[in-house]
Amino acid sequence: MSPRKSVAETAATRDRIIESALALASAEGLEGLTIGRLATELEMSKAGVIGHFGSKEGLQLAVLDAATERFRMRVPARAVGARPGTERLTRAFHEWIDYMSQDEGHGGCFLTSAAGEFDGRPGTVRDRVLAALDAWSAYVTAELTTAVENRELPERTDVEQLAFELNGVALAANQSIQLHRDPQAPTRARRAVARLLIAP
Amino acid sequence: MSPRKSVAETAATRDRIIESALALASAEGLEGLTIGRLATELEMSKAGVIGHFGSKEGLQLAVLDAATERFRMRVPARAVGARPGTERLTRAFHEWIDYMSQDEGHGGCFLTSAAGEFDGRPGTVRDRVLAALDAWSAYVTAELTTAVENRELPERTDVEQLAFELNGVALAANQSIQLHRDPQAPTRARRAVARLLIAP
DNA sequence: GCTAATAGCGAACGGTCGTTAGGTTAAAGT
DNA sequence: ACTTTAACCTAACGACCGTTCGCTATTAGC
Repeated sequence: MSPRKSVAETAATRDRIIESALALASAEGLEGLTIGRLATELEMSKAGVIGHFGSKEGLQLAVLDAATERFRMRVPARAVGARPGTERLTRAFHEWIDYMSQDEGHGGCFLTSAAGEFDGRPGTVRDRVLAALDAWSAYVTAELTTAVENRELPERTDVEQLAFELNGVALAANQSIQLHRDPQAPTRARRAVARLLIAP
Repeated sequence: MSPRKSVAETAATRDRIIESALALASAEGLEGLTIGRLATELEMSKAGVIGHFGSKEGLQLAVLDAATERFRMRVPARAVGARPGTERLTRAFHEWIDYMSQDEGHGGCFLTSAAGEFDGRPGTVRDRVLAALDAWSAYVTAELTTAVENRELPERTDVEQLAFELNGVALAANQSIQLHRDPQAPTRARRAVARLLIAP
């Protein structure tokens, strides 16, 4: 029917699969993602889809990596222009909140949802989710430490505690957006971040 | 093989199924819960299991209701002894944190995980999850309002905002416990609650 | 004691799952 | 021009899914 693809187009097919898979997994979860439905949506055979990833787990990992990369490009990468410390962190969280708010096919943060889905299922997928979250957590902690050093936050600040609470704000925003569809969620989240990062 | 059960024992069987299902669904999610595995674990036939609920969705709803009831008995019911306002709320959140921490077969809060699982899947299950969360949210808001009336919190307090942030603390605790297995999570969560509920 | 109701079983149903084997076709390498 | 590689296909695999259909055995009501 359609002509064969060149090697250059092959990577494009892979990307096309991942994009579709990302959308599907956003709605149904990473485990609910199904090769058959993916193939139907892409008008390909199941074998043609899975051939690019070897197995379903390979597909899940590829989707996860794509989502992680997307998060990185969307959140911390957009905050590099801001001054290190509370300013950069505030910017990063605002970007994250905006990212969760926009409805580009899905709603909420893919990584956050995947974390909730695989928290009780040992395996490679869970490990990869954890690694992504740890990287983000390290980023937040580092910026908070810088903020303390710059006297933007009190010297006695418990950095780990503050990171914990900031994470809570993001989780609350994610739930408010995805489950409750509350249009005020972004405003609330931004206000909460400000309360945490602006010394009283 | 085994003798038939009386009507009184019938309800016991139902409870036994739900208990097993609750454990299974805690590990695999409400959708990952499977009639076949449930039957194997209970040493029953699939038909014998599903007969009590009519369909898988019926089973999911029953499990959800059981989890909701368990939450109610475990969290707000244990806080009735405390004085309305910040005291009762603090007690309730401490109970919730303890509830999430204990490893009675699972870890974390079942309702919270179910909320994350069904946030993007319209249907009866999602509606029931939302109703349970709304009831809890109303409880928190009511106690916060009482606290403001009692001058335990500043008059200008944004009650909805505070409820949002408290919810975030609980979500962070749930993630820290289930995903990261951080033993410090309960301490962090209690400290965060105190920072929010004790006026500066 | 007889009848009706019901808990639970065994077996099968049509579907879908993830995966594999083999074939076809186009491009790449030589 | 011939061979190799690789993308993608069709077809089938065994396993499991949720659900349904009788059937048996027990209990409850009369």
